Amino acid sequence: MTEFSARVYDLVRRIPPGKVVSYGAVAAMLGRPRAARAVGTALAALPDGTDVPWWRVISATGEISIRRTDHLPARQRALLRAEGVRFGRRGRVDWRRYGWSPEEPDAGEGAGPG
DNA sequence: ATGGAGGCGCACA
DNA sequence: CTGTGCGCCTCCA
Repeated sequence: MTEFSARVYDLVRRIPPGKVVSYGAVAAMLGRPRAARAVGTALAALPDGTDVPWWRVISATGEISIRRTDHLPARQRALLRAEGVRFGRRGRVDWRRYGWSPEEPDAGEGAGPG
């Protein structure tokens, strides 16, 4: 548990159900705009029974980036689906509708590339 | 401390 | 839109 990962988890825990944020956005919020990958690494280190909603973090394109870890991509998709997040035919999420920002959680924009 | 790998993101062709 | 290359940062052995 490093300070970085702790900050990542703390932030991810603030993402409300039915909303998603990109790795890059999380990294930017922590002051490390180039550490998108590090965010993924930190989330990948989470155990199965974690209270951190890692599934609410997806790639900037709105797609699920997981391939093979303790958390299966299908699992992430199912969890998001259960919260009301819907994927397009291309397997992407609409940032306009599901994107979340800690500054403007109501607006919901700014968490993704737009 | 060092080296390899990984749930990214952006620029280019 | 697809494929390739590079940078950034953390995690694990």
